Amino acid sequence: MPRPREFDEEHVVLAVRDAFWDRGYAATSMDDLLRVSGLGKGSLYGAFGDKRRLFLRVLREYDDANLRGLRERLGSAARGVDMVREFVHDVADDPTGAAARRGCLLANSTAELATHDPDVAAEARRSYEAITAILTEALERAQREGDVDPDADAAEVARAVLAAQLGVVALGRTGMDVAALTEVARSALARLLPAPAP
Amino acid sequence: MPRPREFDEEHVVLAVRDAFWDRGYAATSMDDLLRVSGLGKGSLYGAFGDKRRLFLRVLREYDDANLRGLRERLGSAARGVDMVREFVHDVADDPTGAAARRGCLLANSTAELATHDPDVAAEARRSYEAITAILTEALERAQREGDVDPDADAAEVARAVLAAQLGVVALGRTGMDVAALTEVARSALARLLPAPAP
DNA sequence: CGGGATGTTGACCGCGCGGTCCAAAACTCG
DNA sequence: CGAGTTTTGGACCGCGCGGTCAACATCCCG
Repeated sequence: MPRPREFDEEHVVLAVRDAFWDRGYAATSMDDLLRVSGLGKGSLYGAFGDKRRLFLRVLREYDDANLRGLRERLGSAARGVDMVREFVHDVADDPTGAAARRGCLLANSTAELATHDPDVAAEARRSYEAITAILTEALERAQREGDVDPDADAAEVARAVLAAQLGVVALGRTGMDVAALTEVARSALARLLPAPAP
Repeated sequence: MPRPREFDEEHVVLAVRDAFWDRGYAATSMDDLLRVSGLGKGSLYGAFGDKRRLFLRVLREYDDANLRGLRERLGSAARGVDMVREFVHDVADDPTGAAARRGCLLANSTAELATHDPDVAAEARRSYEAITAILTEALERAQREGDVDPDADAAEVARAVLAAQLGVVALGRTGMDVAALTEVARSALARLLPAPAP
C-alpha cells in the first residue's frame, strides 16, 4: 500500500555519521545533515526523528560496526597478540595522519556530551565493556600461544590496553606527528604486554 | 583618568572555565557566560573579546595552572614515582566520581574542537609536551631513587604514562564506577613502571 | 484504474544565538 | 568642580537554528 522509501537508511546513517564525526554534535546543523544525506527535512525527520535521536542511532551503529570489526580482526589474526597491537596502533597506521586527527566518534562524543546525556554515557560504557571483553579474549589466546605471560590477569591487562589505546586516540587528535604517535603506541605496548619467561 | 573595572579578571576566567568545562564549547551560550560571570555584555566583550577568544584565554590559563600544579606536586613529592602515580590516579581519587565524570577541560576541548580549530590543537600539543617533560623529570628522579628500572628510557615511559592517564580520563567520563576506574589506573601503572632489578 | 496509505518537498515558524552599540555612570586629575 | 576617559548594562539586530506541517507525488492493491 505505502509509497516506498527513495533512500537507503544505511547510506544516510553513514553520511550523517561522517558529518557528526567531522564537526561534533553541537556544531553540526540539521542543514548540514540534509546536505550530506541528500534528503529533505520531512524524510529525515520521518525516518529518524529529531537530531538527537538520529545521533544516538548513528553512534550505536558506529559502535556495533566497530565491535564487529574487532571480533573479525581477532578471528582472522595469526596470533591473538597481533590483534591487540593493531588495536592500539590503529589510528597511527594512517601515514597521512588523517585518521589520527579524526580520532574515534565514540571518544569524541563522550568527551563532548557524556556529562549531560546519560544515553551517550551509557552507550560508551556498553561499548568499552564489550571492547574489554574482546581484548581479554585476545590476550587469553595470546597467553596460550606463548606471546604473553600466562601468569598475568588477562582482564586486567585488557583494561590497561584499552586505556592506552584511548590515550593514543586522544593524542592523535592534537595533530601530533604520526611517527611520534606510533612511538607512544609502541612504547605503551612494550610495557603493557608482559612477555612470558623465556 | 578612567573608570576602574568592577570585576576581577581571574574570577571571571574561573567562572567561565567552569561553564565551558561543564557544557563544552558549542553548547555554552554567551548568556550562560554572562550569568556565571555576573557581567554585562559590554564588559565581557570589552575585556575578553568574542566567545572564541575568551575560550582560548580560559583554556590557556587552565593549562598553565595545570602545569604549575604538576610541577609543584613533583617538587613536594616524597618520591618521584609518587607524583607519577598521583598523576594517573587523579580523577579517580574523588570517591564521588564527580571529578571522573568532569574529566579534563583540555581533553574535552581537544575532542570537541581540535579538528577545526588549529589554536586548540596547538595548545593541546604544547600542553601535552610540557606534561611529558615533567613526567620525564619525575621518572628520572624515580630512577635515581631506585623506584624505576634505571635502564628504561624515561622519556619513553613518560609518553606511555601520559597515554594511560588520558585513557583513564576518557573512561572516567563514561560514568564508569570509581572503583573500576581506580583498577584501570592501578593496572596500567603496575605494568608501565618497570621495577628495578632487586 | 482509482482509493488509501505513506514518502517527499520545502515553505514556514518562533526562538535563542553571537555580536554591536550607545547612553548613562564612575572614576582621575587638573 | 568640570573635563576627559573608560566601564557598564541592556536594548537591539539579523541570522540560522531545530522543528513542524500541509500540499503534492508515488506507490500497492483491490
